[in-house]
Amino acid sequence: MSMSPKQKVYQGVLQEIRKFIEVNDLKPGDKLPSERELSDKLGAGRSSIREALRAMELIGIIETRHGGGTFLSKYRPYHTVELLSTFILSQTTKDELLIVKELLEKEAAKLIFQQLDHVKLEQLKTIMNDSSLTMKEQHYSFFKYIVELTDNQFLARIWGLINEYSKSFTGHYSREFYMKLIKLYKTQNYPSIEGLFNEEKTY
Amino acid sequence: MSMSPKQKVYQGVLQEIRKFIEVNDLKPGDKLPSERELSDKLGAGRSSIREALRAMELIGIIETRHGGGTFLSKYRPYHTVELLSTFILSQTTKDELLIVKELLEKEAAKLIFQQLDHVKLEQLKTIMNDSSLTMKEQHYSFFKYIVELTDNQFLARIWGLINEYSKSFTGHYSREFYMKLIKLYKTQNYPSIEGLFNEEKTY
DNA sequence: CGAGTCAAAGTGGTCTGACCACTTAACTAT
DNA sequence: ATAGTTAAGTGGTCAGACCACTTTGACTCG
Repeated sequence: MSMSPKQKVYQGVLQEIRKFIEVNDLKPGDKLPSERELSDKLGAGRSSIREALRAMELIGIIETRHGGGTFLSKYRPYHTVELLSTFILSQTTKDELLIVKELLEKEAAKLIFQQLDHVKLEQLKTIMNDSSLTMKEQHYSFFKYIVELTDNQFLARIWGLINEYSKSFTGHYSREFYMKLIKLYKTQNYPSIEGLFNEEKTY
Repeated sequence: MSMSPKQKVYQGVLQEIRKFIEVNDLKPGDKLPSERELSDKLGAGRSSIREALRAMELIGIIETRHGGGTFLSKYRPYHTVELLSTFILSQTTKDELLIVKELLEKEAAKLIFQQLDHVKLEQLKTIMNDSSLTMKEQHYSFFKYIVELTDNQFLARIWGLINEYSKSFTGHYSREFYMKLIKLYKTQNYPSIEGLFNEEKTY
């Protein structure tokens, strides 16, 4: 008649640690009790404590320093994305990957539309006029700049991971494409951006 | 003579398991070796094996059955991420996650445009007519179906992970939105999909 | 012969205790 | 006071022991 589901110990520990952080109002940089102390206070084995801490570390809530202790850290969800990526990137086809990469670039290009000013547009032009770069490198630099401008670390991390993995088979658009995009930015023609991407083929 | 940096054991185990999955071409549903066997073959303590498995479980790669074994899983909504991501998530991070989530949903909706047939459209309608679901749940089911139809593992996984993170604060569109989208599918009106998403607000 | 029963083996879940590696802080010697 | 050394604290890892649960297969019993 135990209505309580067979919850694992480490999940209970997770709850307790969370409560501890809230009660003591710990902020990033603050230190958590040691594993042994937690084990003692929470009445759980140290291995269970560690499983809970490991989960928190992977999610990016805490940071452990060997010999130092465990500390609250600034929240970075993309840690989990990285872990996930190591498993699925290798079993993902090139086509699937490139589809996601291109849609991220397209959406990033649209996200930054409103904040673009003269200086930033010039920066984009400069990249495309840098004859020391190959087309591939220009493409990378061009969109790296755009993705960073979105000020969305999460999006940037995913795009970066895909890039690292697909470095060998990733392509680029036609030279005119980039110039057209800059022109659309200049003329404040937001609706046409979508079409520009859709009509473009990668090389 | 591996000059490899002080990498933790469980991280090496993760690599090995990943390789094992690749070499043996394991698919969702297949069974992984037991913890003791892995400990033996990889020359690592069982606790380290467990830390690696726990990490994989956290991101939904595997599923463990007490007394049964460890299995590769397809989609394994796991509550740990949700549990931990709710109380320390900054508004900035929440916003970033939602932006990426929504753009993935939009692009997924466009990717499946060509392959939609009567049966699939009916399925989408059925979801929206299921009055036993809340709007939030309808939204989730609606786009879960769409994302799966893209047949893009990578996209599906990322979307699934973001969902775990944002489950507590994610929203939905207006009821008319979903019906309008279905109508656009029916009338083969691809160009208007983009606009439909852009004009919509989340609740 | 077939179906149901049940004991044994296998597997994940957890705890304990022991080392090791590294960091920090206190202490000493100069 | 400063630098160097030492001891204590802490995370990292391993081994072994139980426990709880599932699966398997041999063994009944009909």
